[in-house]
Amino acid sequence: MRYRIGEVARLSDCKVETVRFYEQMGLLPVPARSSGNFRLYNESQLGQLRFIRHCRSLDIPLEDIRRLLVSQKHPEENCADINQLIDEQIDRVESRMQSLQQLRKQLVELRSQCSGKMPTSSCGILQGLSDCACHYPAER
Amino acid sequence: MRYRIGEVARLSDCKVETVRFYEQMGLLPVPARSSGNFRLYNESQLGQLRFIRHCRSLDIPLEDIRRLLVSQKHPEENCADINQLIDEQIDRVESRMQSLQQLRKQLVELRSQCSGKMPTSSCGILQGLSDCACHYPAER
DNA sequence: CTTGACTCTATAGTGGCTACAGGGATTCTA
DNA sequence: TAGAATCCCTGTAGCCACTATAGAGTCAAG
Repeated sequence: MRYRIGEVARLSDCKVETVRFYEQMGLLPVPARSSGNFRLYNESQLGQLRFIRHCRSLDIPLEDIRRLLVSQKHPEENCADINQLIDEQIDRVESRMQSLQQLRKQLVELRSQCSGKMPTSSCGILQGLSDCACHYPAER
Repeated sequence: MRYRIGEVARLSDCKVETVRFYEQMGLLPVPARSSGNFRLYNESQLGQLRFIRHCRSLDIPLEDIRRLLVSQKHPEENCADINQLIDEQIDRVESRMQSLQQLRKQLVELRSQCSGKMPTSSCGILQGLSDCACHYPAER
């Protein structure tokens, strides 16, 4: 069974352009071509594309996906690297969560400075944003 | 008092290239020039740059910052738009927090599938990533 | 007079796609 | 069998907010 690009895109929940992009990035093998020069994919290539999409849904960067694909091709090797890669991804996600937490706090604090019914000249939000005291505490 | 670009960059905690970039984006007024063609900034321009950096530290997009700068130039107008802009930013941050929460859960679940001491052929993580069951529940 | 720190412009790269433009292939309908 | 609709092709440029580089010029200190 062979699929054309639109079909693999649909079956792996991404756009046609994205499939071509992955090929260009070397994440997908160069596919066979039909007589009319259309890309033709088999089950294994569809599987690989789905693997990539699954990784991307976990926000794993393309470089890391590349490493995972290499690991997959070496079944006898130890999988410690894979575990480490996922641990690092979890760390990245947690650290982003922390910054967002902090960010939210600052934004809510800023928001509380104004009721929204002022002329901009006395808007607490604009004043808060102009004030460098909270952003650069060392400066005054 | 006039500052050269390196100084305003230092005083507003960003890189020299970033200052030039903001100028190019029209977020900073075109500065005066010295006889040797160096950019020269005054206090007010430094203030505006700090305002921008403060907004960026809250992850407010440049387009929104542009709107805030315009509002600042119209002190008599009502500040409802500014409040709405911040509310939208809070919404964006909260929705990103939620996706990260979800992401973390999935990654931790995936991580639990392997001890890290297997050959890659039986690594639970690789198997989990190859499995489309969790990512495309509708498909089987 | 040279060194070194600073600045200038212009251009390209980052990540992960997305969106054209301008054509060819295939398939469906009349 | 003609024409239309839908797919597909390559190549290039755009998105965001910078960052980095090349190759040159400016300026103050020693």
